[in-house]
Amino acid sequence: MKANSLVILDFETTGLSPDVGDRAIEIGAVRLVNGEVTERFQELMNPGQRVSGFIEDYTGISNDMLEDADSCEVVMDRFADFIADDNLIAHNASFDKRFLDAELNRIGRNYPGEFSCSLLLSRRIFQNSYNHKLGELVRFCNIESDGDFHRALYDSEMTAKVWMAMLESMGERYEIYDISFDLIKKLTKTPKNKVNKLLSSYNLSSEKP
DNA sequence: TGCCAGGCCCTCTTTAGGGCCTT
Repeated sequence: MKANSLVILDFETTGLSPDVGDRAIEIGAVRLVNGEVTERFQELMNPGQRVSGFIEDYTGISNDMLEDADSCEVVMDRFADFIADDNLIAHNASFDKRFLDAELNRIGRNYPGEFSCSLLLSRRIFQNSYNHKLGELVRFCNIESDGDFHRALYDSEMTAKVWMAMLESMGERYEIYDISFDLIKKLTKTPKNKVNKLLSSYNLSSEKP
């Protein structure tokens, strides 16, 4: 696993759950290495079923656009190669993890990395945000945006920017500049009212640059 | 045909219910 290399991903899908037959229709992702985007991945995929009018409106992805796209199996095989052995991040990761696992399971592929969730982290680091939807966090962080949400690459790019803003905020507030994936995992399992104590104690026990 | 999830998190909690997030 490469040091400080993360894949931040986002799925557009036919619905909310692969358990009831929903499939992926688009995957977008960026690779962050030491805080910089070094690679991007975006592909539509044909789910083998028509998508609802709601999803066409919600994502802007039409049935016509999916007609000539490669199948989920073909696209997800390429995406598994892209992920390699990096750790993974998504906004509300439990959603994207379910689809990633379901689609990769169909083609007998897997990934060795671990997931972390920008939604769970934002609830702890940006406790003053009005809510923790991706769009609201982008506004909260004063991140430049053209508002084209609900497309996979765009949302993964925005999630990456919010992610970096959270790390910067932790650095500024607690003087923690070497934030490991393990610390993030621990943070996202810490009750909100104990985050300050955890980060303060971590700061005292860690070496500063 | 009709219907559709699930993990997190708070609280008027833990023998539960409902809002938040994701499409």
